[in-house]
Amino acid sequence: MAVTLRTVAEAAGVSASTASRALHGSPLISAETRAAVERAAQELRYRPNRAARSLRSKRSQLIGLVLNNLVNASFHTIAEVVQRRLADEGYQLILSTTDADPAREEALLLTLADHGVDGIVVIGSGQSASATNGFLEEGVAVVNVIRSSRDSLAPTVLAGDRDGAYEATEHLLSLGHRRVGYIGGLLGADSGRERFRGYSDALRRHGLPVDERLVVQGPFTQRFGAEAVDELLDRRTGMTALLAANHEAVFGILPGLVARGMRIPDDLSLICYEDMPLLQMWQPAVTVVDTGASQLGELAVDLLLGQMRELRAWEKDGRPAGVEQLRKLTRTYRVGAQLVHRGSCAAPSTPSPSERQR
Amino acid sequence: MAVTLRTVAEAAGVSASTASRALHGSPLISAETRAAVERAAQELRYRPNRAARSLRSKRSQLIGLVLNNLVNASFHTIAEVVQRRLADEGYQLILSTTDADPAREEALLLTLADHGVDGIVVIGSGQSASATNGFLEEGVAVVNVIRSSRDSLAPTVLAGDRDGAYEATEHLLSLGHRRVGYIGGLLGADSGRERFRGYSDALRRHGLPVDERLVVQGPFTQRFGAEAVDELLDRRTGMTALLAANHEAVFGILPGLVARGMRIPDDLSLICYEDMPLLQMWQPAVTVVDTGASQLGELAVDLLLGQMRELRAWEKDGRPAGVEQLRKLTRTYRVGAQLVHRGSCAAPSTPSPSERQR
DNA sequence: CTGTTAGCGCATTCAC
DNA sequence: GTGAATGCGCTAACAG
Repeated sequence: MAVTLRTVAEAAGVSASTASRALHGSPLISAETRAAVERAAQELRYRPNRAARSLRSKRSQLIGLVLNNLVNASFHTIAEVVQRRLADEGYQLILSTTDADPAREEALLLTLADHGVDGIVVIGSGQSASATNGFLEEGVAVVNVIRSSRDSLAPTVLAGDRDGAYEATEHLLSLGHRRVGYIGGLLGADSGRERFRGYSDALRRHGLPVDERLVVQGPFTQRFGAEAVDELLDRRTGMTALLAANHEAVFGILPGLVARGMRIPDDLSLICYEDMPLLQMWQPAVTVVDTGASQLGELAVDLLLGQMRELRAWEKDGRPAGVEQLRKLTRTYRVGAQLVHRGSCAAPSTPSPSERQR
Repeated sequence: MAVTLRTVAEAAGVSASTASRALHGSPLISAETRAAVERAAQELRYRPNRAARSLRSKRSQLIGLVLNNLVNASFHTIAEVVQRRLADEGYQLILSTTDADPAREEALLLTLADHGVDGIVVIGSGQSASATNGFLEEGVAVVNVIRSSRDSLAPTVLAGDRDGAYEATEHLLSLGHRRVGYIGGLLGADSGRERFRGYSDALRRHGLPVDERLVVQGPFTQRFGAEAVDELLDRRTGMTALLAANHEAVFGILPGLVARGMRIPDDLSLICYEDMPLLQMWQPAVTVVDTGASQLGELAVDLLLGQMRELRAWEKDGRPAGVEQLRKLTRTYRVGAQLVHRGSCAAPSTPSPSERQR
């Protein structure tokens, strides 16, 4: 704390501004002065005070990351990737969780603004477009991830949910299954809606109707998963395959299936959404739709860094960052889902006579 | 950004200093002025600039959390708990990962200092005592978690590793097992050392020697776990129970056991360290030593907040925060481990004749 | 190329 | 009780 820019400047026998310029690699500095200043800084172990710099230059080297929680594998994977990449670029990450509560999200965004973050990555409710657009207008970079936001001007990185579910369903159908069950999230969530669409599209493509008796949708909880399995099995629909498109529910679905004595893949073929160690190690290992959490995080960071450069350039040009200008940023990116084949899928066994009558 | 304390002051018809005092609940302010200022602040949606406040008052409302990664369940659980608790107290969390690299840890601590954090929670290498002690001397609160640090003056929150391993081993012995295998971390790590000690102590207590053929220690990786299982099984030691005390290795141990056709608990009783969904859902569900990640996080936050109050008080008194003063903080806390009984332990089956001959 | 001058927004002396 | 003055540490005009 004791050694400030001034200390360094005095040690090097120059003024504070010269020292500042030298340390920032300004071109209008003689080689000798620069060397002298750098040496002084080194010797004194000078560390610039970020608060002061932030106050003066409106640049905090802080990036906010807003997400629901860290339990979900996709979320903590993204958090880790984003953190690492940003640290390499000299930014620190302020991480905060919202529990998917829009009110907390809103409050959080304000707090992040208070701290003068240079950018934010939001895995949000999709309801804070006005808040995040406010950031952009203030020159703060914004990237939405996983959940889109209707009126947001910021770029959005989404998973390939429709295609992933389509491909998974298609795979099951191509194995010969005709009664494919679906356990998913509520249609209020992007992922819930898109994955269900992928499922429906694939069925339709094969000339099959969407049988609502084969479909259960509910909240992102383990409990729902357990209930959904019972529900589906109790309905006696002749289901021979299941697409578990609700990640949290998987924790209820897997034990539910075991409890009901379902053998995988003999009695039921299974594909789960979002990969995690549990699914790799399950017996048999579960075929999954990998949504590419790491890639989502990487792309989000790339977009954020690019946007920060862009915003800085605009600012320099003195151009007003009006809405028309900001619209140039508005774009949706997709990280394609990947079907990872493991051991939980097989051709359906010959239906029993009673089933054949359907 | 436009509305500053000055704006509020003018709107309320007072000076900036009065506004500042009013907003901070200073006692020397008339009720009317306070009301007027508060109303103005409300109406103008005034948000204090943290950078300015930090620069002036040496208080950033930022707390640093340093840990290896977010993949490990204990780590991301702690991160989530710490984040939530601190957010409730008005602090934001700067999260950063080190990959257990002491050099990165060192650099990180400096960067956190640059940002003027009010406190740090370190799940570290134990090698940065001088750095963290430096924080304390500057009035920045420090709490070590999970890993102790020889010369650190800061309080440390540790898991009950010796006792947890002791209890687990004791449980296996009390079931009648005499050949209890052990797969653990390297002795360089606190947890590796302590858990092994618990294992040894329990054996000794039962008058059994530590048979090094039953013990494998290695790095915290999935790969090591897989190799360790093969190693142990190839040695044909007559092992009837196994304590898997290396969390990361569990991801290799479980599939390894399946691959070798070991039936749990018939052929082998198993206890794993650090609970996670995978172990709850494994077939059979695995008995574990729960290290209490949430509780570790909670306690760390409690200690951090308490320490911050204390440091502030000392500062006010103008007492020098010398080493003798700081030593009052130095104390080790333990969060007791919890043995969670599930279905992976049973009495050993009657040994085969060949085994009996040993 | 370099030094001088001015704040960024806030909290805290010191006066009254 | 309140206002005026000061400076936290730094960067960015503005002059030379």
